[in-house]
Amino acid sequence: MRALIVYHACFPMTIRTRFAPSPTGYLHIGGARTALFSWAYARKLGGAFILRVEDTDLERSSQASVQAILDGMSWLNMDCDEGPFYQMQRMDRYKAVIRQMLNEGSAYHCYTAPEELEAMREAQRARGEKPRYDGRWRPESGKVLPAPPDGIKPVVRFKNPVSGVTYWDDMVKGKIVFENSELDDLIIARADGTPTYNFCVVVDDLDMGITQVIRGDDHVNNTPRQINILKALGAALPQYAHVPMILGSDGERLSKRHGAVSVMQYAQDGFLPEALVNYLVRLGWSHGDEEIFSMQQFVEWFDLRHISKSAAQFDPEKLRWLNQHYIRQADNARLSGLVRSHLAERGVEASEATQLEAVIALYKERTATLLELADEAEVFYVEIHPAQELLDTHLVPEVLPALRELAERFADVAWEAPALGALIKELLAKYNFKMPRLAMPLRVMMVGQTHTPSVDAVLALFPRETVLARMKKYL
RNA sequence: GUCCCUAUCGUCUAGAGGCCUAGGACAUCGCCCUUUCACGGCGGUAACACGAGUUCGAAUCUCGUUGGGGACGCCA
Repeated sequence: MRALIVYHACFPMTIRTRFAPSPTGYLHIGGARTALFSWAYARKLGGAFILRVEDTDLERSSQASVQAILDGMSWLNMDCDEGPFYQMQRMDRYKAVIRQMLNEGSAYHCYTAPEELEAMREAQRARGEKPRYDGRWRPESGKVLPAPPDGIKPVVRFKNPVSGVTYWDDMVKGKIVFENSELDDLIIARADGTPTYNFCVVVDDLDMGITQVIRGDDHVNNTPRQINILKALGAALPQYAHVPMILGSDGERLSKRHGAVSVMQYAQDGFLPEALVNYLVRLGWSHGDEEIFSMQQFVEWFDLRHISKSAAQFDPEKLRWLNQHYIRQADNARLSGLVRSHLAERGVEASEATQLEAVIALYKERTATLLELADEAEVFYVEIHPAQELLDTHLVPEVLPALRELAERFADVAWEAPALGALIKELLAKYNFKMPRLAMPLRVMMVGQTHTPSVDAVLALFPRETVLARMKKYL
């Protein structure tokens, strides 16, 4: 084990954190938030952030998932300093450590068949006990082990201490103590020789010189086991920070298994990455009363101490609010590129005749997502079919003469909002109407809805011919 | 069931014994602005889970109860 210690000493007090997803699906928002915390911790302290892909479960891992995770991280603007490292490529290393532990006696072979284990757990559960391995193949001085059965390939189990306690001072939760008697001898290598999660994590964190293990709450129970393996290896312990889970708005756990939401789904749904990042990190972490902050400010302000200890419910409404904020703040050219591709996905091409950027400049104040912005923009590029009910309500006989006159005058008025507005007001005065009498039918004819920005501004966005054509259909 | 964690408005949170008559944000309600809808402005409703301690003093410390979450795989 001496080699391990020396290796670890190569990374003295430099901060090194990691994100270690398993590629069995998309980047989940819970994982993304944990990664963001881990990333920010390293960035703030000038350390390194490492990406490690935990792909030892061949059944469920896929290259597509690896790519999805990478895509998600890059969309959120998280960069890593080292990696991605793949556990499957480190098999030799794990196997060497297992051999060593077997030789040293900190691990042993266990021949209990899976069915036998299942029966054991069943019986324990029936007795109201915590299901666990009973140590039947664990070597003890003076204990006589049965003869290894023929035809059964053994697994390797870690020889966990049977008495005393294992504890650590968690950087977010404080001191956490486990009785060693609560921990059983976990399997570190399967019958086929491949190492298991808890073991790989330990070897990797050690080899990679991880100084702060920042991970989800659901790993608290793994921590004492990992600490004991580390101790058996004679290694120094990293610090641990367990960040709470994200729950759905119904209070249920938001997880991969429960059809959770992937980070990239938010891109699909018209969210800006800075909005998601802001929302995610503010969920379960705070900096006084601050609600809105950039990635730079986040890194500057971030600290583990202000991560809350309990789970938080995901609130889509607040995310929308933030997204709206960032949309309003975003550059029109950028928004226009984003909206253009959302429109393209629906088969709508944003033609030159109506400048998309101008449409966006007018509408971005009033939409919470890019999809909504695309909805507003779409009517400028496709044939519209106003609901008959709206036409009936607003194109009443009394206003038709005024609208006809307006259409005539539109033919040669200067095509800009102020002039259009002035003209509308002129006719309003002539016919003794209030603004809505003309504004509403115009809105309905132009975009098929009654909720729009100032009507003169909307008219000005269209080419003159389009306005005349759309009016002509009803007058 | 056993173990671990946890508990402030509906939600996210501020709060490290007196600064708390508990602050902010989202949501919600009302008013104002207004060319409809938004935006914006102003204002309102709304919380320390419960019970015992410790202390001159507790949202803050301790214990218990209850609620919530997590873990208990040859998954990660």
